[in-house]
Amino acid sequence: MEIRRADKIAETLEQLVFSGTYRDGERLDEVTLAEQFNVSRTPIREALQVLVSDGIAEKIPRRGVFVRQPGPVQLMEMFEMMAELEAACGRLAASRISEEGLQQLVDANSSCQKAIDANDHAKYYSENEKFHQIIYRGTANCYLEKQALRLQSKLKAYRKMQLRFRGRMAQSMTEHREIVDALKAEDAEKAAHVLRSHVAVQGEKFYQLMANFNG
Amino acid sequence: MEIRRADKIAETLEQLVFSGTYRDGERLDEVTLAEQFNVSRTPIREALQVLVSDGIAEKIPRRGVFVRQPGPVQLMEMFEMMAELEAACGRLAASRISEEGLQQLVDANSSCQKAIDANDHAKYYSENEKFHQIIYRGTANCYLEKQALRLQSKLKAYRKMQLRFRGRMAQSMTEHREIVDALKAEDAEKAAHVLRSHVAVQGEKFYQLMANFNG
DNA sequence: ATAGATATGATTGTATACAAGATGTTTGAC
DNA sequence: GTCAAACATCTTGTATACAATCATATCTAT
Repeated sequence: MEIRRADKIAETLEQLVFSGTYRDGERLDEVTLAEQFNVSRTPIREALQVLVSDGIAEKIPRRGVFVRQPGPVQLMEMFEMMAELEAACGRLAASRISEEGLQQLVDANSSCQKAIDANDHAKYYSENEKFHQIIYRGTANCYLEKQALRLQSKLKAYRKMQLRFRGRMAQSMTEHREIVDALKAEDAEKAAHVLRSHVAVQGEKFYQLMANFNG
Repeated sequence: MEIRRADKIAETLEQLVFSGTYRDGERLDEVTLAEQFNVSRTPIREALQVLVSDGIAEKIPRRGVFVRQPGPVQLMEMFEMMAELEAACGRLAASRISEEGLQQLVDANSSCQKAIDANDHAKYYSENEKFHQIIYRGTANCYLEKQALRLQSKLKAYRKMQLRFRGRMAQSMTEHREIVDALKAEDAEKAAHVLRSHVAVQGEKFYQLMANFNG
């Protein structure tokens, strides 16, 4: 028998929400879930509380917990915050990132380019994430790094969409190189600026997608 | 009988941790707390989970939950992140804040000045908070606003310390006026820059306090 | 005497039972 | 026929009981 069923259930539920199995506004019934997972209500309640604290669901006292997926407006806001967070990371990393970190960035970029050449989208996604995570780490600020990782993770699913735009990946690579150059030159302002627009573009592309859906 | 005992307990426990009743590393025993609050272990466990998700405590499976107050390093990191967050807010608010918002900033500054003249520290603290919160609101980005409010709240207790520095309040007022001027001029870069250093100074002052304690 | 193993006690995790509030339906009055 | 109030039912919140795991102490063997 496994330990900490509640944690595993929370993880599973999060994936179910992200994969769209549970729609926005849907109520997560304790007894139903308990039956589905073959456990009592206790671990289910603990798992639901995790979802609530992660902002994936909302708990209304004496009413239950309801799925709360971000709408278009909230997503745009999150992308904007991500852009500012990344800019801050770039600014701080410019004067703090190690030689080793810079080398890791160059390596990650090479992997990105290889993924593009091989048309391996999955590989590109993961290497692109790694690239940004190296910059977070380069801030030498664990708290900031943690927050950046959290938001990056939340936006993961939506960031994938905008990369389908024609020529976006190639453009993205050019920006990556600019970022590395700015960091190498310890140019904090430029690193912040390039990173901000690099991420802000994702939000704009996403907005275009949403607009096209509706129009 | 009140509803949602667990939530009230969580609130009380948070205050107890902040007030120093529970020291860093201390274990929060479920049965002891249950006796103290005259409830069963169930609401205590829910309350502890809230503390954990708020980063006030840490849960080690099968071991218990332990108080985790931020150390000097983590606090410096949080101040640094706050500085960057405020800078981002200033940048965005510069082009988005309404006339009404600008007027509220001016009013809040007047109240701050009055509090200084009356030597009313408590009043100054609250009006100073209000000043920054107006800027958060001015970003027209609810997500960013929420994050800024969260961090501001977390640093509240520690921010009070540095205002005792000689002349800090007067200097702070000058900076506030600079910030308002930059926002009025819709100068995003300047607003960001002034806000960043305005908050960063708090971190530095705090560091000086810590250093003096140890030396 | 010390190191390792085992047993015992304590503590967390889970299940079940009970209490209290919320929702929805039915019944009655106007 | 409609509105309101009371009742029935369902769901959440809390208490208690049980199971599983971890820490500590004791006992044995080298």
